[in-house]
Amino acid sequence: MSESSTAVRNTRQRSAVSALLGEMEGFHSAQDLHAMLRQRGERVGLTTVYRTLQGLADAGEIDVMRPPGGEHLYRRCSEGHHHHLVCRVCGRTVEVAGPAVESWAERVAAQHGYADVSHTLEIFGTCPTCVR
Amino acid sequence: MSESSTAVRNTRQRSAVSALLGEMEGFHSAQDLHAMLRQRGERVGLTTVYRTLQGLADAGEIDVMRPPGGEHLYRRCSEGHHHHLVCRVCGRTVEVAGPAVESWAERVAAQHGYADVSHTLEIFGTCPTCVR
DNA sequence: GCGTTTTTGACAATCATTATCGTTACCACG
DNA sequence: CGTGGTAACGATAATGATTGTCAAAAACGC
Repeated sequence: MSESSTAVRNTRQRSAVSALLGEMEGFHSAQDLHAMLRQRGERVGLTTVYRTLQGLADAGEIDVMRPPGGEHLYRRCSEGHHHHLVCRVCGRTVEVAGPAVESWAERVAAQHGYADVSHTLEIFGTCPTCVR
Repeated sequence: MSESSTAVRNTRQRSAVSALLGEMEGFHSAQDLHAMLRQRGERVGLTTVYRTLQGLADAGEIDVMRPPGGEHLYRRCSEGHHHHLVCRVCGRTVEVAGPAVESWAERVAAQHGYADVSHTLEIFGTCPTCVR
């Protein structure tokens, strides 16, 4: 144990999860994704799906949303930082970018001496269709 | 049933929770608050604490934060809409107002035709003390 | 191939929150 | 000042997503 080799290994399961996310539109829960993988015949454990999603989220490759309902939703997202505008009725989601918000958050945090800043922002509303 | 009697009754328990929140600084979980009430000798059920907090939150009288840890935290907040800058190490919290963000969110939502807009925003960072 | 180390995965455990439902107590009205 | 209807309470059980466990399997460097 001389070196702390943080060797991340390439496994079939990891590829499967990653590939699935690449094909999916919209947000899905870990359990959803797990069910889809099984339907495809991929043999992946639920535990592994959770672990993989966490890893991808930490690496910034996927997006996590935590709706008030309580279930975590994952989605492969476009590169860079952005936020979501979610319909509270049908769940339709729009990706929105807010450079102004980013810099505002940075500035506010800096004013209070906070470092290493991140933030989460979700906008909820009723979409045109559901508004009728 | 001529009237929609949304009669909210005044109960000892509701007052107790409300009063406790009035004296507390910072965020506390429902279970925390419940434990404190018991220490004071107030006899309030955990279920009731949850219900009361939900009610107060719906009424906008208290503030709910959902940290990644998963536990909901409640706090009596100043009137009006605001957000929080939270130290991810020690939990120290600063209330921040962002009128620009409010209007930005409204505008973005309107552009996509979304109505009845609300949003959640939390800023995380490491506070000056913990940065050291 | 071989050994080492990560990763997997079935299952159990955790734990905050919610549902249940009989009981209690608030409050308007007479 | 009673009383009836109804909202609120509260002990307990249920829920359900997520995390821990640990033996077995798979990757990768050599």
